[in-house]
Amino acid sequence: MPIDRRAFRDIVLYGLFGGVLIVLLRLIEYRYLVIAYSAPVYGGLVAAVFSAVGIWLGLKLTKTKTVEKVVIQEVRVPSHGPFEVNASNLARLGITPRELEILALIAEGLSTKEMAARLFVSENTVKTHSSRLFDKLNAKRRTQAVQIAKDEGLIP
Amino acid sequence: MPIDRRAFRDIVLYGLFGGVLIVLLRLIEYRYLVIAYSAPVYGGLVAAVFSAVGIWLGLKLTKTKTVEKVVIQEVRVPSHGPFEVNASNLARLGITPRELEILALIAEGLSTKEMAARLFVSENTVKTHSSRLFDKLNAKRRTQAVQIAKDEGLIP
DNA sequence: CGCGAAATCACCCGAAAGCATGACGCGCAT
DNA sequence: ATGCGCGTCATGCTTTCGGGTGATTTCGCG
Repeated sequence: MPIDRRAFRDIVLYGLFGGVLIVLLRLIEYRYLVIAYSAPVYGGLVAAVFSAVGIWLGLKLTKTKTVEKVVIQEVRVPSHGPFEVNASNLARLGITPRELEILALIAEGLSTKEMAARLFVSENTVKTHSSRLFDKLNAKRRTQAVQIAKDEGLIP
Repeated sequence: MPIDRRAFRDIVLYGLFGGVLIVLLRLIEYRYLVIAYSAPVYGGLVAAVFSAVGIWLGLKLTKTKTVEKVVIQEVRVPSHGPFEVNASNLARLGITPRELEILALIAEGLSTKEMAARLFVSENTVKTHSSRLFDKLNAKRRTQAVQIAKDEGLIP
């Protein structure tokens, strides 16, 4: 729980304010109202004032923290949108860039022929890529590969 | 910003402690150390003590709030999980409950044979269901059906 | 009661997908 | 320069998918 500059400033001001207040009360007591009121009354007064300031300080600190938290939340939500492949899982499974490309196209619902056309390669090439992909993902079907890849964070 | 019972108790204790401290200082000053030290020194002492307590109070309140916030964040993430089918899209496409079931199994990567085994029906039945499903989803392949169904909010 | 929607099952057939295997070229690091 | 990873392509073969068509049963609704 780090104390930032603003909180520090508030605390210093709080202390100075308290000192000034005490001095003020002393002066008043000594010069104009000697023996007029008992010490406990002054003590209670000072305590009340400080309690008020303490509450204010506490709330202020709390409010500041809350704002920071909210900001963090706001930042987090959009970070959920843009998708990023899980590079570590990708490396762990030994999936090559081309295979990942095939995987994405499979997830989009394209057929072997369509993928071949889009990537300007032969259907056989697409087939070998997907075969190796299934091996690495330990999948037996396209649909299963998609499901597993989703779990592994390889596709959105 | 509600103040709970514990915070209220802390504040009261804080006030009482302040009062006692002030009274104590007064007594010391009046009885044993009269004029020994100037008023500002006592003021500073009291201010310092109260500052410390104020900081403690503030941090305590802050800590409580922080915990609440963290809990809220933790709760939010899993709240993204519970999935609900888009009933309107389901009705619009005229997809029957059984077909939706098949759709879910397809998305899980099961083969026709596996689906038949799990649902205790013949493979042919699964095939007819999926055929009708593809018609309604305007899909030509399982993978495409999954992709479309995801867009329509029929599956997570 | 009859009608229609939903679910079930069957058979056939062509297309697509998947498996196994081998091969070639390219770049990169040992 | 030799081996290795990657991408590319091919051939043959088996399995799975998907389309088409038809049939039966069950159930609710008018």
